[in-house]
Amino acid sequence: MEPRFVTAADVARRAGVSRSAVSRAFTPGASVAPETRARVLEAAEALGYRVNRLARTLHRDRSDLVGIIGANLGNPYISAQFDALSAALQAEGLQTLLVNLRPDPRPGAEAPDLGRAVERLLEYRVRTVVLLSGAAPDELVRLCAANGVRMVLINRPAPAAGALADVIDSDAAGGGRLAARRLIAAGCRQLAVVLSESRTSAKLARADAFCAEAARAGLTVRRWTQGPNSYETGVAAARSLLAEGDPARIDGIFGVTDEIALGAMNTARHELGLAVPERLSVIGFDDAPISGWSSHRLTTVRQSLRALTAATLEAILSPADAAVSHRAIAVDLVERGSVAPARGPAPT
Amino acid sequence: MEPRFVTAADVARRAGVSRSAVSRAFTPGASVAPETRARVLEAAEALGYRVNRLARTLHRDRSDLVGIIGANLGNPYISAQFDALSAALQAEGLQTLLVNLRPDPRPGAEAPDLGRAVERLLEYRVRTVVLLSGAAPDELVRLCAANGVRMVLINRPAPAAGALADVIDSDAAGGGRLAARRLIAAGCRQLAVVLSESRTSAKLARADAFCAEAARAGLTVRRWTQGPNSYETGVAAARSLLAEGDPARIDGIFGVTDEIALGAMNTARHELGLAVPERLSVIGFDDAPISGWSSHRLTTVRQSLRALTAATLEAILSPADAAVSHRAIAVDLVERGSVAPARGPAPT
DNA sequence: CGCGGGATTGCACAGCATTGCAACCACGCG
DNA sequence: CGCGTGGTTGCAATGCTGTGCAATCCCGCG
Repeated sequence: MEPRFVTAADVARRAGVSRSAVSRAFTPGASVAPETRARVLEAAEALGYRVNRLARTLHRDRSDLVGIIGANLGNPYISAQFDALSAALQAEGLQTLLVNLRPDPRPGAEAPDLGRAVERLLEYRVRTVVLLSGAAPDELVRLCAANGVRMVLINRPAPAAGALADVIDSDAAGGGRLAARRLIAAGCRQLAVVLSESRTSAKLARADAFCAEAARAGLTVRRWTQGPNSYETGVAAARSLLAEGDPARIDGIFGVTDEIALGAMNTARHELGLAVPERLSVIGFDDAPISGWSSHRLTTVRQSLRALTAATLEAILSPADAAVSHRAIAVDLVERGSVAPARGPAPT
Repeated sequence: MEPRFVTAADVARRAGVSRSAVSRAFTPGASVAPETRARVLEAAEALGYRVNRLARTLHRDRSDLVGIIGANLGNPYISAQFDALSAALQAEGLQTLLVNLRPDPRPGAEAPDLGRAVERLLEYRVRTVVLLSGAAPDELVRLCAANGVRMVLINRPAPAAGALADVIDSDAAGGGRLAARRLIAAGCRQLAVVLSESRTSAKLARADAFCAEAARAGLTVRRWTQGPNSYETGVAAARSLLAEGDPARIDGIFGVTDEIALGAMNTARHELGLAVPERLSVIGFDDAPISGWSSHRLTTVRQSLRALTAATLEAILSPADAAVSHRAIAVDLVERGSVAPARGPAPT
């Protein structure tokens, strides 16, 4: 005896009404006599019936499913972002369907690619696809559009003009400039920027703006690019950049991500014995929760999680025929203890 | 003109075949002529068709959806656990449907409760419900069972005997003992355990075993219980337990969670100026990735994420009629730098 | 050339819920 | 007492795919 899901027909039988009546009893505003509805609800309760949303979705023009494509969900900032977003969706009555782009560690397994991830989500008829990771080729955006699904890109490269995708970007260039000015004000003269190899333009833009601003002050920046967006990348960068006998004598590091910056800072402090911020200043980007911990006190460029989540939700909830939007999230610098005090006024 | 999802009928029309043929072309092992299948696939490709899994699920006895109920997804250990689990599910062709138990911060909003979360997932006809957070009342387990859905409980209180729920538990009692022995071996005499208010028996069991083992050595343990499972809880505990003039002069703290332990350790070190491990030893539970960072080097009881994920996956994949199982995950102590060196042999 | 048999294919129904439409009920008013 | 009206309710079609069953086709063999 295998228990099956209870169906509306079961409830109808038990309540002595038609299947339609059951359906209406669960549809707010439908025309049902109060006592009929009560009888139906009672039967449903007794049987443990709930509406099958999958079947219901066959009728509705949009499902309640929001597909989220992410990777690196263990990352301190990304996990916080994902947590906030999924909670917000839920509060709106939407459901989170996750595709994790994390590579399968088993030998012989192929890495999940973005194209397949999107197709997967389309198979589930999601109403929106949110991209937290990876860069969407225009072709994928078009694929979604062809199925009436909007894409929401968070800190991702913008797609071709006219593509059906909402873009949400924190001010990467502004943040990069903020970081550069702050390090320069601290008196740093030998700057380095550490970034991961991923193609995401947001991180590139942060680094580029940092370099450009440094150039305006007559400084050149050592650019260290390697590996994924991870703590270990910061560790490796610090080891390589700050190796003993390094002629450059780097005194200011900008990590395009808090996790990278923390890896670099911790390695400098605890492994290489360099005082932060006296000998070396470090600045990050994101303001992940752990950056404020007293073990780190990382000065960083904050992109407000609240604002980011609110903008994302707004994009997801916008009507299907709304024009494509572009939302910018302001950033600001949160001063903690990883950068030397500013000497004199900040450069303009 | 609103683009709709492409259906099998559209493809059939274009390929000049019946709808059944389309269905079969997408069903491995079905009886279709090779060139028919080719024609169908070509038409599908041109139209951007993919099978509607929602409709397909109406037929199949089990869906590909696995519901995960979690909270505190920003937590360093939980996020890593969730990341690993969702990636593993995906590699098996299953899809993750998340319910986030995190309370809605907006005023007037009600906290999402576990019962509603389970009902939500049943509405989507998930094949399994995985509980990463919260304690499942027997009644909920029964509700799932009535709908033919198994529950998988991870480090959650075991339900009533005979309930249709697989249980996966790391050895909380063993871990608690391990922690106590190690602190005692380090010469600590004034012990404290810090735990959150949540009812989850796993954390209680860790604390209880710790206290029992300490009692065997003739020591009593100060028990500090307050707030959620968070960094701030550890901070508050340290401030209160280690306040100046505290007559007990606590010299060993066990945090039932790495995040709690880190909060306590950081506060002792950086805010209260107490040397760890010279003046105070701290030990955690989980072995979250950040615990190994050089800024922390927290000695902790490890529950292997790999083993935990593998056991969870095994439970999810077990056939619907399999007997209920109980899987235990071994724990071990990972020595880092937050506990003073052991003096002499460890107590038995 | 007729027939048996395997491979294909279409029909129709199943699976679950929603909804337009029409039937139906009771009731009040002229 | 007849009829209009508003509220209920059931029928049947719809949305989309999977699949048992029977019809069909083609091929080879006697």
